[in-house]
Amino acid sequence: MAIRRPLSRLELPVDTVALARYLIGKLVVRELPEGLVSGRIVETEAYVVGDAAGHGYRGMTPRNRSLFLERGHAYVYVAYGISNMLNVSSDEPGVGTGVLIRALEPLDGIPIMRLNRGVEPLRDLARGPGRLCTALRIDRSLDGLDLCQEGPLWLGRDDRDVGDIGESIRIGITKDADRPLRFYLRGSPFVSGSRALNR
DNA sequence: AGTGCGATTGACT
DNA sequence: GTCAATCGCACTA
Repeated sequence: MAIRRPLSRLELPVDTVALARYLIGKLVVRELPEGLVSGRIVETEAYVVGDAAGHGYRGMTPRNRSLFLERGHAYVYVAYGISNMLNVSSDEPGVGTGVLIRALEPLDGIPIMRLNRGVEPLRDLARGPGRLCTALRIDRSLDGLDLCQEGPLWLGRDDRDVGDIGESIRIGITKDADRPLRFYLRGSPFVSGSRALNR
């Protein structure tokens, strides 16, 4: 069962890799006019200091400025002109690092997610960073939002035990591609990525 | 003002 | 498994 209060910023680890692990098993909660939609985070990636694959690597720009907010804020951007991506900023103000949320296990509002996605299978509703944003109707209008506060989008807690967390290289990047900065709930059918990465 | 990308997805062999 | 669509934005000049 979900606990209806956002995570406190104070409990978020002040380290990008630690936060990426910490967020596995937590909830992304979206409040829509039709109702509440939520999912349990089953896959994340860390984009750390000095990481050539990170959007903050070359400093602040109009697009990535939310990445430089204090940890626990949303950085939403559009990839490939098509897919929205949800990140959680992960450090002190002025440091451009974050955690990409890559997949959710659908919990609340599953019929709404099906409508938003236009597909039926539960497994396909939020498996992938772009798909989860479609399912939860997350776009750039939510960029910069504080995720540790009640509102249209926030991070919550689930009372189930978190299972075994696996790690692998990150998906879809070319720079700094060999670092083990992807984390996933081992055995979850809601995780994206190939069989080889999810072993 | 022009150019060249992608932290992806869905369709197709 | 392969592959192209698609466009915001960073970068160069």
